[in-house]
Amino acid sequence: MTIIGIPQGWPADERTALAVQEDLRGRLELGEPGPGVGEGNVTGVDVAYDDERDLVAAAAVVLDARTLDVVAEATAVGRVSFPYVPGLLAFREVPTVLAALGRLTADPGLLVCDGYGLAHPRRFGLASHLGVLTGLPSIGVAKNPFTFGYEQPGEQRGEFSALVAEGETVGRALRTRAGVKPVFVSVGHRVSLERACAHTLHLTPRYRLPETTRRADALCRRALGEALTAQSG
DNA sequence: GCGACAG
DNA sequence: ATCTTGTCGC
Repeated sequence: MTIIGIPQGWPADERTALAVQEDLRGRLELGEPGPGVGEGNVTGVDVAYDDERDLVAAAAVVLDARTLDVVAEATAVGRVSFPYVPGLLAFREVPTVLAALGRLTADPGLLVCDGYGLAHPRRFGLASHLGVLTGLPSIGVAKNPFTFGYEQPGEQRGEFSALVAEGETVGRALRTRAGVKPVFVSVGHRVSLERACAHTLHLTPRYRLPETTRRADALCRRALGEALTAQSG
């Protein structure tokens, strides 16, 4: 197994990361509708950590958007490239995720990330970074509301409310299962919020979280486990 | 000023 | 994210 290194020039401190983030944000494309629901491929990405051994495993799982069948999958294991700092999560996950995406043999299509896009202190979260860096349309589907405010959406699947920050709508609290805690959807790159939510509903025929992130989550945990076994025990 | 804060 | 048993339910 190969453990990928941290890329040359990758930010090592908060100040540099903030500057890089601001630069990437200048390349963000908003307002485009993005691919239609059920069209082409849709790819879930996620990572798992072992802080003890300073390892991070990433997984990318490509699904046929129409059938939700797995079309391709890839993993990568790397060194943790940045400490966890709220607002700078992307700098911790991006290098290894890009390595996994690079190993895919199928067109990723739309990227579905475990975290935020526009719903971010500086309106540029993990999904935005991955979208801009790959050029792919991307959305963020998070499990928690972070620091944002929202009204409880209606109890039925498909109902939603605005995620608000500084009086501005940055995403939606979307109910994917009746009576279950909503997920928090925001735009990453080249996809409208309306369509991001439609994709999310299409990807949640059975569970609260999208099939993409469920599959990527399971795969990156498995990859991390295998990496630890391979390392020693 | 201090704490909380996606994963 | 991760530390973690049993348990309820499909």
